[in-house]
Amino acid sequence: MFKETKTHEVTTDVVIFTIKDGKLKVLLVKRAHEPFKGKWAIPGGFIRISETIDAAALRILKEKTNVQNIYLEQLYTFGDPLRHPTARVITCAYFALIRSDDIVLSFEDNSEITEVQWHPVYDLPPLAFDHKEIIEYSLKRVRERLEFCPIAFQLLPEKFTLTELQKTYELILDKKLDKRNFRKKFLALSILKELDECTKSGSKRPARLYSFNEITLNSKRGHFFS
Amino acid sequence: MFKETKTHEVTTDVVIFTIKDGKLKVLLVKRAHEPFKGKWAIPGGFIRISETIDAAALRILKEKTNVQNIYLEQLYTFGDPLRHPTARVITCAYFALIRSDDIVLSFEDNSEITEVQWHPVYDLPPLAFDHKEIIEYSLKRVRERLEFCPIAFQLLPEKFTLTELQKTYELILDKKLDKRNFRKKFLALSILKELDECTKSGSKRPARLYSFNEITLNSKRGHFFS
DNA sequence: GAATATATTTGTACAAATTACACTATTTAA
DNA sequence: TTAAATAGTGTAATTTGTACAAATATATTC
Repeated sequence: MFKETKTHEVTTDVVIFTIKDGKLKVLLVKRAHEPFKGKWAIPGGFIRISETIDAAALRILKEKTNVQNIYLEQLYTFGDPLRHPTARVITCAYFALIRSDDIVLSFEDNSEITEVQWHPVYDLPPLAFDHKEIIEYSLKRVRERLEFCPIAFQLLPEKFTLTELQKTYELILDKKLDKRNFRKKFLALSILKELDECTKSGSKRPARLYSFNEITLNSKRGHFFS
Repeated sequence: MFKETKTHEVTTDVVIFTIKDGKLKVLLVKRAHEPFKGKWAIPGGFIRISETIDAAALRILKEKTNVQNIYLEQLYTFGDPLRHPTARVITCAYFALIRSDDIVLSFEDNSEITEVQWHPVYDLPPLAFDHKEIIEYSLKRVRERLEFCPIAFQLLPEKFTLTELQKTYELILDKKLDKRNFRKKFLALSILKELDECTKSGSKRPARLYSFNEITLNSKRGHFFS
């Protein structure tokens, strides 16, 4: 298909998850050029020649969201020669979990992109390349992680209620959980720090606020939720 | 470090596990050239321009072992610019599990390699590049897989005893398991087919032979062993 | 062929984790 | 003060995991 003298291009694409408006969403960019001009895609870009792959993924993330210090994990490397219509592009995909509050989406005026937007992960527009497959694979991985690691905290504000925490799990797992069992299990893990504060009159009865206790986490193993 | 005009090279390296002489081993090749001339390394090679990454990994595997149709899974992509002393080489690592009986190790006389050999994974020689890290990461992944998937069967002959199955788990997890609990758990999973045969006079009491029942597997979920 | 050595096979009691399930408490708004 | 909405709580049944010891079948040896 390609001449053997042609070289691979290597990119990284980052599936960025957040919870916004009560929905699990991913960040998509609208492509300014062919191929797939006008189609939505996961943000991505070429890996620079002296840059680690992790650094490239972080750079992509920062360009679009201005956030750093967030949960970022290498997902899988997609390299079907047919995934790009005109070149051999191998992409090392990552996923990230971020809090979307106080984030201003942006893109440099490099005319690669005409729009940046959050899209509900369960209701995606048609996507460029194999990006639908990459998002589906990410979601699967996030669910796997959720069972073992407290990554849900990456999506929540510093102080949160148990109901908010449960909602986060329900959105990612896409199923209802039992309130009493959820609370019992989390409190038994003792990775939550009960604060002296409550939500100020959101509506109805105020809820206790908790924060994530990183200290006890390291000694914890085993399942979170399935 | 590198000029931006320089291009990435993309390889795949395959960590091939087997059980041999009662030990968990990995396949290593001795490098014929610099860098790391004379050092042991994981078998690997460049991904061809019109080849999927999976196909490249399979090709590497077949070149060295002549086996096909085995368990092969993408592990992780290692891309530190410093991992190769003279070039920017991104490698997409895989791991494979194979039965080592009736396998003849081989290498084409391309003078890239001077030897191919199985090495105990818990007693490795000094390795080229970041290959030690890659093997450690593989082992971690195999252990994770072992908890959920019946991949141990990939290392066993078609017919095996429960003791052999347990030994396989113990070698990979590097710890002793309780015999009665191991059997109870596996038999409860009903992914084993009890055969009418026994081991013919290995020594002492003959053991019942079992085979792996693929049919019931698909309906199974959850933990295997931890 | 009897005794011995070696590996196979089997069950039970206890602890821990998971699941199912319904009512009371506190606040705001009418 | 009443109604509506969300927060918060406990127990019993089931399942799963863990710890642990004796009997059985064959080969070898005396």
